[in-house]
Amino acid sequence: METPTTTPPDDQHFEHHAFVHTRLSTENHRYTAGRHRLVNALAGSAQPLTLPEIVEIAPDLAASSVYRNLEVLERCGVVNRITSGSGHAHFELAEPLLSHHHHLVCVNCGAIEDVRLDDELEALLDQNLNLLADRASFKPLHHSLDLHGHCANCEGSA
Amino acid sequence: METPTTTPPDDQHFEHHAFVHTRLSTENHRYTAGRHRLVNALAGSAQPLTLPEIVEIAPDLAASSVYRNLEVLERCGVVNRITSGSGHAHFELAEPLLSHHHHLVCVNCGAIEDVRLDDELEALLDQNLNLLADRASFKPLHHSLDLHGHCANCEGSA
DNA sequence: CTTAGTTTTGATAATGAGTCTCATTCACAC
DNA sequence: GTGTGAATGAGACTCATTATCAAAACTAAG
Repeated sequence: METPTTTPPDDQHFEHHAFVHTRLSTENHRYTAGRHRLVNALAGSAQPLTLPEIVEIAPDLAASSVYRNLEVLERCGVVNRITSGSGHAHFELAEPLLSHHHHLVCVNCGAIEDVRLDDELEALLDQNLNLLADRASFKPLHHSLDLHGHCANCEGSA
Repeated sequence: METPTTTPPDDQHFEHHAFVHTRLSTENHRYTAGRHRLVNALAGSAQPLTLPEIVEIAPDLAASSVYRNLEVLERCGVVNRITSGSGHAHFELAEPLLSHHHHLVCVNCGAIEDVRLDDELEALLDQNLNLLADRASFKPLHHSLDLHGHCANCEGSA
């Protein structure tokens, strides 16, 4: 019997998996191999990924299953969906797994880059948003702050 | 009694129309009756509207034309598209016609409400975002700040 | 007023991202 | 092992949005 190999390519980002596992189990979902690989794909990318990109990275995943699992993971607070309006939605790991950040969204090619705001400003913003929400009896879950414009690549050919 | 609720059918929001007209003409587009009525529908609503809502308000407009004209108006900077991810997109007049604001987006029913941030905070935010954009050689057009959560209506039935 | 050249319209067809279905497979408890 | 319910995957299906295209409307001369 072979001994378990030292670094199975699957156990990258293992610090995430414990978290995902508990999040899933509290909703009576299983952390299957496919979901594991999906989380790895997202964790391994610097930018939010579209479905075709996910499937390219992990070709053994069926598109329909990926869509279904992204939905499950989104409901469990593990994944965020970013809808740029045209074309595919982008998916990334949610806040506890990825530190809070915002996006530069290219209106031309759809590319998305992550950026982080100053903590102080972020706190101020949150405070103000919570105030606004409260006035409207709105129960906030999270906010999304996206800057739309032309990325460095597309600026030349604008 | 000259009540504010009596509605001159077509020439409400007339202050908008001059602006829209110039925006359209500079791109060699005409400000037709249908586009006029579309702008009136958007201007007459407190919230961003979906396509079915627009057609309900202005039933004489053909859906295909409304879609096409929303696209034209969006390209001319007259209309903003808000994509909540599921179901229909929402449309509203863009910044010069509607003062800068943000959205409370209900993740359950999709309802969207407008909210405004403190001017000072908004200026600070803009300044910081421009800095971030500059660092990434990103040419910003506008930003969108949406608070996602449960609206007052849906909170009860959560 | 007519004509010629555009643009717009609207009914309908086409697209395509995302969801649903369902038979099969898998994971876990006993 | 066996049973129970969840997960999978291939494909069918939805439906919001776009594209098509012939007909209509507007515009600017002549």
